[in-house]
Amino acid sequence: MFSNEYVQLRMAKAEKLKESGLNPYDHYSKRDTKISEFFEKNKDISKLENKRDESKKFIVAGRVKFLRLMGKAAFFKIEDESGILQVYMSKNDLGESFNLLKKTLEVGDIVEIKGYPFVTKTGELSIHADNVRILTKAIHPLPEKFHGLQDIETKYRQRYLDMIMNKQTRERFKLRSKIVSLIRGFFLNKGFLEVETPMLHTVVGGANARPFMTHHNALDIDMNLRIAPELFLKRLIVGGFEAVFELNRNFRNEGIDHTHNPEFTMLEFYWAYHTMDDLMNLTKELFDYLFEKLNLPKKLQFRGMEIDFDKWQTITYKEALVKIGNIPENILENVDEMKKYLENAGVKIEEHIDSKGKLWAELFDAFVESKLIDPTFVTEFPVEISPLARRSDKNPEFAERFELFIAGREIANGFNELNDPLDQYERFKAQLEAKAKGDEEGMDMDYDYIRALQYGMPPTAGEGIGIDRLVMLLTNSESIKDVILFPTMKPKKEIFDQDDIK
RNA sequence: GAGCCCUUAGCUCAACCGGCAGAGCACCUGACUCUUAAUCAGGGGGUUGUGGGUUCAAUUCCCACAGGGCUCACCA
Repeated sequence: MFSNEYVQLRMAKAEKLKESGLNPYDHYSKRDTKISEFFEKNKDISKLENKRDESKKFIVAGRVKFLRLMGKAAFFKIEDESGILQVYMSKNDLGESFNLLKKTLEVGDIVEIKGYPFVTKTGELSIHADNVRILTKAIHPLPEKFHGLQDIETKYRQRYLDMIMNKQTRERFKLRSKIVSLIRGFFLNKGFLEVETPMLHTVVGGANARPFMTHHNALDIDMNLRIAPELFLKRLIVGGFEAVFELNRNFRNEGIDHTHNPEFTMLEFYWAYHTMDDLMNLTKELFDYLFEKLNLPKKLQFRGMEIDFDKWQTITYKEALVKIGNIPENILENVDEMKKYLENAGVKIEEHIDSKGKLWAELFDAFVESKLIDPTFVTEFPVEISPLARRSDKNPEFAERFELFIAGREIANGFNELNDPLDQYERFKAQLEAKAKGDEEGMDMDYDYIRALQYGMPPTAGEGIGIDRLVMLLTNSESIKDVILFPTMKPKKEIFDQDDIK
């Protein structure tokens, strides 16, 4: 673990500090100024006659990023969360301490500087050190200073290193944090109540996906990590809460690729006495709010596409198939002809896909989804693929449901909630039948949920928004791993080291 | 799940048709009191992802495995 040649050399330097009575892992820092504050407070130093103010003292701290040692003086740059600052130190000012620093200070170390502001000959506002303390000795060398860390795998596996080396990474995750807190604020302002429902479930439901299974020892029961919070949130509506949201993790035991991580963040919100039209308006309002607060251009660049967030559209599922997917309208009522059409296009169809609605969904995925670039609400979903949505009064084949597509991807999914307990019972039964036919993503029968609906759920509309994908969109990120701090990775075998067992 | 590609020093990358594994940064020694990827002189550092195979000879060709990336399929 510590056998690397460079680590050994740096450990020897830490030892040298100890021998001089200095703790290479000292805890107490007297930092009184962030680097951004240092720049703010000293921006006028260059106007002074000798370009320095020895009467002002600041204590700053940060990680050494560049180091230029000369015979009796040195320049180095330290970086804290707020910025990067050049330090000048000389033997004149530091005496013997300078010699020790020359032998022990390295790029990567965390240091504390006490000094005064001055401007160098080349015009850079810097700090002139009276005192330099190594607070934390880094014994692992950093990647190369010019090219930085390039290896994609290392960026994901050692995010801390990615963060040390790449400011864009730090900025991207700060932006994610800001987006999440803006969304929270938006819903709280609208009177929604933030709640936390279980992540350990005993019934699989709320979405169509394969769950992670686990076991509770004391109760001796199998449990699954939730694939969605939906059914619990709607129980809260039954209980009398009229507007709730939950913004947290879901877990799905499925493939990993650049848009899927086994754990991902989902916003779900439920709004009693409102309709899906209210949801669509609210969604648009949320996007406008985010664009305004984040100061983003309404014509957003994403993966080579330009998305116009002033051009929101609404289209029905059937219209989308015909007008955007260019599918002949006359085959849309004929299961066999749709199957033939899909097979001719090379789409393989699983056996449990045997109804008009499910085939529409296959056609939609194959021919429509990727073409929906500007924000588009698709409405009038087939009822078979919408097991929790209210059936349309006008046409019982359709559910009162919409999905929002942006940049060829589903971003949100919402509907008027099904609150007829009998209809819900039948829909669950259809899920069980699909599961029996081999659909591994079918829901379980949730008896308690049916019971809850028997008590009466007021007319309610609910929606889910995938936060990771939203953040990808707003940060122009290619991979979901770029917006998740610690993405799921297959563990890498660490090389066995004899020293570790001694 | 399928196809294609990648893995060489701590990091970023070379190595032509199979012929002694190199460079820059970093590191070590020395010089240097205003440098900006500091500079100058010298030096050390490698089981080429792992395991097999072909060959006089393999970073290079073949096979398997591991990890990663991209594309397609499925899912959000």
